[in-house]
Amino acid sequence: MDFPTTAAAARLLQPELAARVITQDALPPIRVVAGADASTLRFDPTRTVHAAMVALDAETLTPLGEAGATRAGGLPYIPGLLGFREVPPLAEAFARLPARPDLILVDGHGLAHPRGLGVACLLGVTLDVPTIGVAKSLLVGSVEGALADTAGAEAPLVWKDQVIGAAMRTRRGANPIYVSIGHRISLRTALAWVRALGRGRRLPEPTRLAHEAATRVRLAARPAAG
DNA sequence: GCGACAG
DNA sequence: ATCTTGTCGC
Repeated sequence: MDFPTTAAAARLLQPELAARVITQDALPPIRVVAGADASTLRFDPTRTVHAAMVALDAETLTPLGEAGATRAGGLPYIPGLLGFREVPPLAEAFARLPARPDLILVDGHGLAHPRGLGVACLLGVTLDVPTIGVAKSLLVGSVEGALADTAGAEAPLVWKDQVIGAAMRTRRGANPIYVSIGHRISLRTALAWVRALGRGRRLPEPTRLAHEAATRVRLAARPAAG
């Protein structure tokens, strides 16, 4: 798939891409999971994005390998269009990954997006791989009811009378993370996997490691300025 | 028109 | 997203 070069083109493409998202379980046995994230410079006129994916054993969470990719000249950060900025380099990193993941946890939202096409959805339909969106803050919607300050607590994330995801407190005393469907998975199954891939820290292991890997990719690409 | 706004 | 030491709390 070729990606749009302008924000206007990206917006025009969103409806048909969103229509391709599969919101039910259509996954293989999960043996290898991966985390996906990107790192950028705070102010960067060249709009360079450093992406990384880390593969790990789904059961032991042992890292199996990682890959990175850097791309300049894409879209700037625009709320709602994040996927079009990060997926191109992420797809490149995916192609270089030494192990093929059966499921990918993406840093950012999936279906919890104004047009149902968060970065996790776009990566999923692009690669045709099951994905889950794991975000650290809200883009749209609000948490229904109270979220207990207990590890494991969950509450529905609702927007326009629709459940678009869930807030999950992965650690007592920490802000929740927001889980939503990316592609080829149900919300229930997604929540079960995020829980299973946690290590007592706020972020699940795949996403946490991917964040560190993406930072390393950025520093390695540009040691002087970052 | 105004405010909100993943990373 | 990134810039950063010390500090508060379990």
